[in-house]
Amino acid sequence: MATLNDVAKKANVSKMTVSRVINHPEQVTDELKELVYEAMRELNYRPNAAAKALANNRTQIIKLLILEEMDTTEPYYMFLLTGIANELDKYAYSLQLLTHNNVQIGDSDGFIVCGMRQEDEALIKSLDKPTVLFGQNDMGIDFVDSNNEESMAKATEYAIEKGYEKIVYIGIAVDEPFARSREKGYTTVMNNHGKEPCIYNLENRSRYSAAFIRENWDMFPKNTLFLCASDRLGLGVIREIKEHDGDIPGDYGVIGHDGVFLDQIAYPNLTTLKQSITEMGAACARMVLKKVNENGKAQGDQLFETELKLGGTTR
Amino acid sequence: MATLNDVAKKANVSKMTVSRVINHPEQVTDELKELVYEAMRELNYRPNAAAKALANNRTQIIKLLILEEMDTTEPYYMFLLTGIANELDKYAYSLQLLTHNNVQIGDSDGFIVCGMRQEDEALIKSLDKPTVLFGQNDMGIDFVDSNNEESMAKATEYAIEKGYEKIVYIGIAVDEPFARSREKGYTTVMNNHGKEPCIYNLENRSRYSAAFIRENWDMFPKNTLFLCASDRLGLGVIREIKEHDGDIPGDYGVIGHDGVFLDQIAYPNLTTLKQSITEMGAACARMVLKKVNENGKAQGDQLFETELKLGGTTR
DNA sequence: AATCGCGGTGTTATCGGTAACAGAATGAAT
DNA sequence: ATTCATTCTGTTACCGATAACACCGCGATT
Repeated sequence: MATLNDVAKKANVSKMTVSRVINHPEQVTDELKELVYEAMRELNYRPNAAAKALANNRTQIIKLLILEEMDTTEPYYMFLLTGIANELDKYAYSLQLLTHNNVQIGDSDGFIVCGMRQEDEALIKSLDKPTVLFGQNDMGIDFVDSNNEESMAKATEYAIEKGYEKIVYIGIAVDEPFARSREKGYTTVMNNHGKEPCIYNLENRSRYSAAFIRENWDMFPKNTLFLCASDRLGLGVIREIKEHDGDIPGDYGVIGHDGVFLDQIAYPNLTTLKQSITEMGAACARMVLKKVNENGKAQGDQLFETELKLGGTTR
Repeated sequence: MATLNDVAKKANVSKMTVSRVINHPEQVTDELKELVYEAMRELNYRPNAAAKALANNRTQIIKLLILEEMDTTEPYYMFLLTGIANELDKYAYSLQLLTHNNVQIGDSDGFIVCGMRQEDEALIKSLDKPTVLFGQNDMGIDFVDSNNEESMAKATEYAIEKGYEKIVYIGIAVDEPFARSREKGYTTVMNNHGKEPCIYNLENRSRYSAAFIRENWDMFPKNTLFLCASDRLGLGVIREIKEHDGDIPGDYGVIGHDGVFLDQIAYPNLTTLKQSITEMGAACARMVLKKVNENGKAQGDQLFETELKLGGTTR
């Protein structure tokens, strides 16, 4: 592998000049820069991350802290991971995964945290490196998330537009900002249209939403749409409507949320609000690296729109 | 952060002795070792991975190459990843993810490759670092996998034991060793019991297995069990049996394979062959690190047993 | 008693980068 | 012409670890 030194010799300059071309190009004349770029190209120079890390007193490592239990977890993490990993790669950064099983928080330049709940606040605050959350929060920590409120508002509008008379919201029974935002998006639009919100919150498992539908089937006349805060809940609803031989999407509509994997497993395919998971992962990575380079300066929030992805569960 | 030097001073020895205690403890007297361990403990010494990497001309990075397309991918990758990551962590190694979108194969000490197909052989062989596959292969590359043949044999035995008369094998239509092994496990046991194997291979998507059942419903009398090479296929089968108001598990049984996530999504929960994904991930990590330390020496294969996890789709 | 061998420890140079400082060249100001 | 400021480039030391070598003291060998 070619080193800085090799490039320097080839370009007839000192190592330092090459280093400057890479890190502070404005301090080098255009003439030399050209020579150096040329030499780098010819030698196919790739910086040595370890050396860079050592010299900068960095680790070139970002740790991803996953606070949820894996098995209760939605399958979107792989997309998040690839988004993060690919972005980090560009800056010669590595990713390290931390899960509940592996709490040992070694050294890193920064953290990305996901699956956070209120009770994890102390843990997060104890991290002594730049940190970015995946998932909205009201603790004032920089985050990346879908625009949950807007997302559900959009879906509610769509359901109304499609002529479903009754629109039932099935939320996730946790007291977290994302859940409140989704509910709020629904409520706001319902109120705007002079319709009565109808909200139930359940644990996020398909068997609970199925059981809920079963036990309350009489409450749901034809022309009802179930707006679910997750595809998982949506799956259970579909399953149980089918048990009652309900007609989807004619008499009953279902809209889920997340748009990763599960919506395609459903039959008919679930209409869902698809999140841009990979892009959000990349955004997390960019944000945490920026924060690292700016000595931990706050970066604010970044919200991504969801896409209403039509399946066979809505008219 | 405490360094080697700090530890050395505290223990009144040279850096080199401390380094030896870590890497070649047999070269140091017990007396000094004690002193050094003591000092390390007191200072909470953690080796600096970057410095180590630089001195050893290593990267302390293992790359994970995922050759499958993410969206067609089973959701078990997260478990694999955590298994790998946690194990690598123990040796101050980082993980880097490579996907189709990010083919740029930078520097690393070794590779773990998964989702490999025959046509990827050239790519694998071109990797110039110790490589381990997740997934059996007959190209002579070291691998870790479930014991696919034994797994299906076990399931077939179980189905017979439970008194299902007809046992239909629904495989994945790819010409890969893992698929052949699974089929072979089924065939062997069927033959041993003097039963006629009955095999169909489909693309690995629930809609195809559902369609298959629909189109051939007449071929499947009561008391039939469908042994599926994946939970995905199993899901489709269940769905379609329910469409025909078939009684699961009374008249029809279904067994899937993989045991990650999907089996729990199914209703009733799918009886499946659960793979020890996390453990296999750790095994991949150990194997590739061993290979790195032994200059690429072949490590052979490592097979893991699956666990027959009973759900509601078998008697 | 002088020499040899050897286990155990310290010294030096090195891995590939970077910051801080030193020094050379240029043009402007006196 | 001399001085000074400015811009650019090179030199040096260092980040934290390790391999290779040098060295020291000891018992065994002659």
